[in-house]
Amino acid sequence: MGRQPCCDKVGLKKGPWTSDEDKKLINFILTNGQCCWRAVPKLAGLLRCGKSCRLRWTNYLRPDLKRGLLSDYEEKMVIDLHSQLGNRWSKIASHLPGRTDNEIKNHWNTHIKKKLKKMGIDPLTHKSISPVPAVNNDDHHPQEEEEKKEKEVEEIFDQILQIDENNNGFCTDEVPMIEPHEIQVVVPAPAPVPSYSCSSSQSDSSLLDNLELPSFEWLQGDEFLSNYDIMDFWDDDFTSGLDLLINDV
DNA sequence: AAGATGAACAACCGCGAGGAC
DNA sequence: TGTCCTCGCGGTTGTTCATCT
Repeated sequence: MGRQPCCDKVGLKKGPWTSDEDKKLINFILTNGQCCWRAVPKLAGLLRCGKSCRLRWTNYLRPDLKRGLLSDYEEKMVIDLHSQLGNRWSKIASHLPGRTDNEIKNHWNTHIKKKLKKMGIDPLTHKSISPVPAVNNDDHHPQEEEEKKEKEVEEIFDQILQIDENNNGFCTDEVPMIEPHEIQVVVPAPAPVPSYSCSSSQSDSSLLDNLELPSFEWLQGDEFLSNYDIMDFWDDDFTSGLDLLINDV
């Protein structure tokens, strides 16, 4: 027996979401919370598959999403985390509040990859691409070389940030960024809440703990609704639209 | 001004993991 | 224990917009 499709595709809409569809989805989730995604489209009156709804919500409609390009700090975090975790975008994203795995993945593919290549770094291995001079086997000290390379890469990361600061090359300042003090991460009551922090493997979590990265948590149900008005990640147009929507609810 | 090209990002697809039965 | 279902992840594609010729 083959795998069943995630949804019955007959009659389902694909492609870009309309504002009306967005409203329906937001309306439903604000009212009912995040439940079984498969049932969401039916209950919300959407001609989409549940998967599409989940993606739209997590990647675009979530109230705590940041907008705009990644800041220098975020970019460096992505590079650092990628060097440790590889293409595990969701894990990387879990340490960048307000950023989605999709957003980070896109940013990596369109910005960071190019930037690293330009700097002579292999984006896959985070090692220098520049040809390594022939080494006499007798004098070969792999560990030292490894450390040396890591140091080089670290220096190059700093150079990248320097370039950005000098506005010479790729610039993340062209779009107004949300400053750290503007970010409101609502911390729920002490009750245990599912956390987005990394928990996949021992090595991963201990490694990330060492980085002392901020973790990020979601509100649930009523807590989520009651805190909606203090989240200021959305732009004015969208939040004003949302106000109308909430009033409707 | 119009078409070509490339960049950026939203959305889709297929697969695997994990839980329920 | 095996099967089915749901969810989430990562890779890929499609669409839109900006820039260039």
